Amino acid sequence: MSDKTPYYITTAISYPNGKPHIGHAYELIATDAMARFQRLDGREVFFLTGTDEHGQKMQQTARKEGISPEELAERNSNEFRQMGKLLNASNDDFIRTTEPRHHEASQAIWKLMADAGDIYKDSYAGWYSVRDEAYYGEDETEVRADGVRYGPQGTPVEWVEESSYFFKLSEYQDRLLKLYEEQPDFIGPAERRNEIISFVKSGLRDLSISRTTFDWGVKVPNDPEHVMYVWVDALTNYLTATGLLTDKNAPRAKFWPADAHIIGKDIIRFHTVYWPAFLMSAGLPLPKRVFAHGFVLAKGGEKMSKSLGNVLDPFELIEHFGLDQIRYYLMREISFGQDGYCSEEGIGIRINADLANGIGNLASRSLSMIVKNCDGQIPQPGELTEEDKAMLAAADALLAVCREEIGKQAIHKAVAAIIAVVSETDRYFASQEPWALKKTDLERMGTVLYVTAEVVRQIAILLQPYMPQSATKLLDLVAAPAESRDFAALGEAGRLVPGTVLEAPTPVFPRYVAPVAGA
RNA sequence: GGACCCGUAGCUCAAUGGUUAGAGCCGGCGGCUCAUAACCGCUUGGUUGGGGGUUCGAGUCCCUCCGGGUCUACCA
Repeated sequence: MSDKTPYYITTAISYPNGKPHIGHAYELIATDAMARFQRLDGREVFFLTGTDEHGQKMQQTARKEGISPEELAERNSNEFRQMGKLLNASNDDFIRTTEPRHHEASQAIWKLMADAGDIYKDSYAGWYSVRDEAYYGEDETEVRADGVRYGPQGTPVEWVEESSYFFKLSEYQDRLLKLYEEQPDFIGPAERRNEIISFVKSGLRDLSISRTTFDWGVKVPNDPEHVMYVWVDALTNYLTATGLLTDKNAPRAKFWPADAHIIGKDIIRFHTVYWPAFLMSAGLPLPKRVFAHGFVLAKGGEKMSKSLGNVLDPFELIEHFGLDQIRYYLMREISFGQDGYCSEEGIGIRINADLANGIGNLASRSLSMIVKNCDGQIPQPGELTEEDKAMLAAADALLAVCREEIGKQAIHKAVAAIIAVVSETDRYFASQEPWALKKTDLERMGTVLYVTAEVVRQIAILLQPYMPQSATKLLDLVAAPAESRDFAALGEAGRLVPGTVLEAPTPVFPRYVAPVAGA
């Protein structure tokens, strides 16, 4: 059944210390696909992405480049924003943590946590390396023969005590464990949940949540010497964008709590331990689900790195293969929630098999027969055979399957289910041999072509979340009315109307031919 | 160093502890001609990373080794 409640989905906000890479693109595409799915399914969606611009590292990088942190943040944040446009991301807002609305919201949640008695001031002490600008645990350091204590990077460290605010994370251990137990879907995929549970069970320490060693951050209320620990500020972005913290009646306040935070597996702890604890402290509802995707690795399972020379740049891939092809590949090839491999070879193979030879060719072979043999109009189907009915039933059943899979963030499974129907339709088409019926039974031929075109229509509607532009072209080919392209038009409700005029189809997914080496 | 995850066909992935470990792609053979050299049918391919153990029975559970990855709380 279709669910009409508001739907709020987020990506993690990106740290714009460098340029966007394929991991950022992957997360944004996946989240975009899920947001588009819910919109097409009739829900009011709020889809948020943005940049996390504070922290010592940004300040350092800016200094190195001889510019202000503001300039660095502005410049790099724009690169992420442009990447979103290039990827055709449908985010409804793009948040920057340097914006005034975010400073206000972060201070508001800080006050709520302070009012709850969960924030106290103490001092943090540890071995500090000036050169590394980092604290190290005693066990990470060693006193060498020269009598000087060194850190793990081989730089000298000194004992430093810094005043800091702390959050009473230790008091939330039981409540967090109860959360994981009572809301088993809070953390996905399930393997991650076990990791987090064992981590929390091992004991939680209070968390230092302010810094005085740099000032590029959100100021702590009533104590401007301190800036907030970047994660306090970063996580709050999800609330900032709803406006809830500063105005309970804000137009987007209804979207909280978020339905899904989509993040990388490297930051799951922050989202499934700190974030719910902060929200509990502030007396706010918790997000319904945090889902951690895997990493996009190079062929062979190696991490992409400049030194290995195996880095794939999303901008170049899109230039080379096309946007929807890359969107499709990443959503289909990689099991969402696990690490996956990405290679140019794999992209070429996959898009030819599924897109050019699959859905593209299916549309082409069926629609061109209609144009050539049915006066360019969608034919009137005759009585349906069992085969026809089974074919339509397979297409009609897809929405339920996709809802089920997307509901679990199993994007690859939803896509695979759609493509499986493409294959089934090819088999149906081949077995019915409409080209032979052309000479023997025109009405029967028309019925077969009608059924096939109708399946193409439904597949095109269902592919929209993953390949918005290409799916639109497919829907144009079958002359689907502009107002009947959402999921409500799937199944019996939106069947193709006989007599509708079709244009001669043009290829939507060209075959990919690899450039000749050395050419 | 510690904790955790992963390793199944050339590639991407499946297999509540239960027949002979499956599917798609790639490759090979045949068919067809509506279609984008596409499509359909058949088909090659496996010591489930190595070794040991528990069990009537292990891809699955345990130990160990190898390889890859994540976290390790103050880089974000």
